[in-house]
Amino acid sequence: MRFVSAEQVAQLAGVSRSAVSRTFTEGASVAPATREKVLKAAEELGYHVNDLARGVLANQSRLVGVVATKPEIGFRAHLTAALTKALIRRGSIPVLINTGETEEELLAAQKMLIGHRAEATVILSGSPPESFFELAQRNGQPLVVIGRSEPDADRVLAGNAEASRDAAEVFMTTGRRRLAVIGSRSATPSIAERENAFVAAANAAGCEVRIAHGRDSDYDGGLAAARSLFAEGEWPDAIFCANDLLAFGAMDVIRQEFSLSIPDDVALIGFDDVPEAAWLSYGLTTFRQDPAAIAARAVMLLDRRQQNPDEPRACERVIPQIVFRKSFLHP
Amino acid sequence: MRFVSAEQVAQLAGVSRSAVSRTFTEGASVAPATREKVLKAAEELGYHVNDLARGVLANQSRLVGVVATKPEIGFRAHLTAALTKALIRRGSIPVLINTGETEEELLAAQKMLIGHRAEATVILSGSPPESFFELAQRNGQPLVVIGRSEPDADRVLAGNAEASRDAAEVFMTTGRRRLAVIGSRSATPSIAERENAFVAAANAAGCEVRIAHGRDSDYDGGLAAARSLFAEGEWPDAIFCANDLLAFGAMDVIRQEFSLSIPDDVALIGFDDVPEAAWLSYGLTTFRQDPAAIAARAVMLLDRRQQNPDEPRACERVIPQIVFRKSFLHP
DNA sequence: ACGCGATCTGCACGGCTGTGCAGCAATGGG
DNA sequence: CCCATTGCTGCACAGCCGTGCAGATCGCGT
Repeated sequence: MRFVSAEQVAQLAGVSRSAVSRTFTEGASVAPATREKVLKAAEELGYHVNDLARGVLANQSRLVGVVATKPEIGFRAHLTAALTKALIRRGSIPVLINTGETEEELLAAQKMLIGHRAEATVILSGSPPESFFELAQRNGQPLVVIGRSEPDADRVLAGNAEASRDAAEVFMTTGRRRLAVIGSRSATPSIAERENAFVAAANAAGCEVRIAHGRDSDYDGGLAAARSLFAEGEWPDAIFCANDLLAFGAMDVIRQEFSLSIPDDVALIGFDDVPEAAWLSYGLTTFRQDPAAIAARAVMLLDRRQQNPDEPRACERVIPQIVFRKSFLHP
Repeated sequence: MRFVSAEQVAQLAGVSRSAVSRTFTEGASVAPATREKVLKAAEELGYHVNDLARGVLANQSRLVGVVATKPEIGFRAHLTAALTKALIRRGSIPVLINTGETEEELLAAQKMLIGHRAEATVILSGSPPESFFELAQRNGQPLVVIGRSEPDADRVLAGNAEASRDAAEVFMTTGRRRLAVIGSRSATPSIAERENAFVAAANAAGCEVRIAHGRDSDYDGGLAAARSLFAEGEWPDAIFCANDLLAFGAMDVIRQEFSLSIPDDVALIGFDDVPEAAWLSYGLTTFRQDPAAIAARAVMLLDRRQQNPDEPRACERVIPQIVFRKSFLHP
């Protein structure tokens, strides 16, 4: 037999199986002496409670799904790491659903989570189909969504609009008028929101904004978008990039392919403050998002939801702070 | 009742619970008509097999632990992502144990895995204490270790020594004689192996190697190591960096703080080929490791171990290929 | 029409745990 | 010294599933 059962521990300790069970159940009533005997026997045999059987009874396990596409890229990597760490610290078991592009894989993974009676699911990114939310709803799976406004779930949102407005404003106060924004064609809601808010704020102040899109919101996307911006028309003197990776691509094109100077010819502001933003080659001014803070909020929502399942949906906001570096000096 | 049980499905379909069970059990014998009825009823009620109960019987779940420290950094991020994706595709449930520095957290997480009857554990990095291996052994948990030579577990190893020898050789064939290597004081076995093999190969060819260490094997470590190399003594004309992040830090110091030219004054070779190595600002010559290939080997070892639990420990090798870029041109 | 084989179905059991309930010992107070 | 109360313990049951085994059904050949 590979695993030790409570029965065997009970036998060795000379008590009933119930006593063993109670020893390992929080808040159960066991005499200290009995508890001691049980713990000793358990230690000797290498016993661990069978969480599966425990879960069958409680109809719940401690699994928490973490759904993300491309969890190795940019800010998402840091968010994923922070979240899994926070979950482990909470005593949960983070299951990383690294969903490829296909919808079936995601659905299959979701079924596994439900089959294992996962406690909740946190969605970091990607655009799950409607059926995903429906299935979760139907099985009473609490959902926490980060970075998009899903009314049927608890959510953690960054102040994308506010920050993007600030970016437009700070560009204009320093006399930059030839504005541009870089986003992507496969934009997540966050990326799109940043782009739109920046354009809206600039327009409201009577300033046109050129718009360029990469295919994805990554370095290659930044390369392509910057090339299209500088290939024709009047060069912008200030660019807001919807995330840092796009900014890195843009900076490399601006400096290496068009031999322009940053920030003299062109100023840039990014978003996220991934560690690379502080690298000497970049020195990117950007809006800092703290992954640990976001993860903490998500876990807090989880806790709250578990305590009061019928409370109305909550929404936590985290406000990004601008960090000035060489790509756009403090005014 | 939040969850639907097989009993309810059986009732709706007008069959026994056994029939339901058999419908969802691979290889069980059910009449097509019955199966159809069951599937229809299950669909209507939104039934999913309770994997917990199933696991109790089989004494095994489909959880696979993935242990990593700092899974958001560098190559490890890509490896983690590739591994989780491969595991999901296999039908397993990847549990990301993002262990902080503390040993207790790791042990607690391991106990949870054992409590949930996880199928196996894959160790990506970090140096688990001896008790970790002991506990796994004792509970019959198959272990797959990536990137270190643990004799008590199946393992996937990169050809660190061979590649590092190649690096030394290719430097010397192009006439570079003032060699240096950058590693770190908190080196993983892989990092240390690369450093040692490089030094050994150069020494064997009668060439001295200056050695510099950062605190960690990351960008900041590269900065510090390069500063110490160039602050005094004769400047090296070729540096082998134990991973790409170290190389990026070194390149930035060399160019920005010492105004030297790469590769004219100093050539660099890195290790891993993370995407940043191809960025225009770096263009780092490096040894390519394919995270998907490594993940595939790990999963293969898992499969094999599950089929023949008593087979001797296996070791898979993946050979890194050098990719030439601007930091050291093809000879 | 009948017998036989094959296929499927239902029953009952086993796997491991948490917990209500009743009983037991111990303890303290009168 | 006796009784009430308290605090533990053990029994038995519930929770959901997979599967061996015996019985039922069905098809088919003669």
